[in-house]
Amino acid sequence: MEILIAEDDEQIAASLKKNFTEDGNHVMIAKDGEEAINFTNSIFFDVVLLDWRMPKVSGIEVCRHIRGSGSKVPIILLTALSEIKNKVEALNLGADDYVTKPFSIEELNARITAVVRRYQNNSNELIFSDVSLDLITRKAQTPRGEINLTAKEFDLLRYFIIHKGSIMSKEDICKAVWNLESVPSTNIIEATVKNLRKKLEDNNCKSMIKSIYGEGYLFIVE
Amino acid sequence: MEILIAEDDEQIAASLKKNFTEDGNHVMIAKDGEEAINFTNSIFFDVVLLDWRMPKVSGIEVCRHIRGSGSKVPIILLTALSEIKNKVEALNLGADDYVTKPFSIEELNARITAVVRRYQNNSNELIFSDVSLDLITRKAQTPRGEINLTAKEFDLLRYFIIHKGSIMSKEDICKAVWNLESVPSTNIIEATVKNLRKKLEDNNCKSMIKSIYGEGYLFIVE
DNA sequence: AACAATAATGAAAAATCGTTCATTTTTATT
DNA sequence: AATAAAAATGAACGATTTTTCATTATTGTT
Repeated sequence: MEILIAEDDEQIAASLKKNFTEDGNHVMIAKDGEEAINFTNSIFFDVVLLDWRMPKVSGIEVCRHIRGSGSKVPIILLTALSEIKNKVEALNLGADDYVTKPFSIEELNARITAVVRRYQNNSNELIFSDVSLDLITRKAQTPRGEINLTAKEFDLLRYFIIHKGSIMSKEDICKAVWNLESVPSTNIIEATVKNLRKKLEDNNCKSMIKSIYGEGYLFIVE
Repeated sequence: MEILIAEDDEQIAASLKKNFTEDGNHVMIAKDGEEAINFTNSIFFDVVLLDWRMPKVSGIEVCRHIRGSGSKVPIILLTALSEIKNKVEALNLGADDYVTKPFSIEELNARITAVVRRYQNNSNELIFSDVSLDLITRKAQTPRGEINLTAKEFDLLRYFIIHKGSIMSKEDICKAVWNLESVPSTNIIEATVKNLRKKLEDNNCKSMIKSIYGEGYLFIVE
């Protein structure tokens, strides 16, 4: 997990960084609000911790900036301010949570876990290997460009990604993607798999759709 | 907004109910955890407030039950317990937030607003009037049944709902829905609006698409 | 009221998609 | 190796969607 800590108190920042890196996370420190804005403008983070009071630009202003840019990255404000109106202001400006200093590291960890979990559970994106599906706009994207999929091909690829790593029977696929109770005598699945394979191959994707004789398909990357 | 308050202290419950109904919300009270579970099993709520300590079933158990059933309804735990491990437990079990008693009504309101706003911003559903769009399966549903929309019609209706209440120019619509930089000489927007209007009318929906002469369209319900 | 611009309408042409069909290839079993 | 079943393949057919086109209706201005 990529964590941004915007905190001018070097001791607090270092302590937090130590804690998070011990858990296998990658941490960047911004020493003031301006630097935090610069980082969030160009670097991806899983969560952003903002100290309310900082030089140059306050944490709440950074929060306003992040939300104004359209980003939904989870934001937690760290604050010594205990007045209700500050808390209300933070939440109204789009912060996901705030923690009052002094705080325990366990509580902060739990709140980070909670906001990140919520964010991920509601993602409208599916990613497998280097293929990314936007579930709303129904676009499939790779670093090499967009894969132009029909509605049925998109549905099939989505089903494959969701069930990656386990064998999908043709009955299951037919029910889920075609909404049919049984497999028709014509080979609609094979024809659509063929079309999908062709489009993935034309985009130079790795081979991911494996036929399992007599059982169905396995979606896996070699 | 539909609010469920699970609280055995009748005074607290009544006070909260009074506050929320003054803001135009609809409130149901469950006097214990068992009743709360029954309600959430059969009634839709926008947010659920759970007192941690309650007869029969505790608030944390209700939370476990709700999350176990797959529901993502926002949950806030109300607790007199101030130990960190309780807070951590609540967040880990899927509560969206917790508030320590005694709390101010302003803070509670702000937290409710924040969790509900987050939930709605990440919802894969758009609702306007009695029309509901599932953004993943791309189905449009009303109490009278499903509206059978083509891909382009769905995209147009989605755009209308997102921009409801303000005038959408044909240039904006063309760019957003057709991904064209300028409006073509043929009347593709008018033709698609016609088809969409027909389908909404066939479903007995209220008239929602208003033409604004020389400007574009306004999506509003009369 | 006259006129021009804009929007709505319905039919059909063009484009696209999904399925069917026939054949070839592959897999598994004996 | 022979056989049968399953899967892949490519072309074309049928279905659906989108756009075009021509006309009618509506709106706004003078």
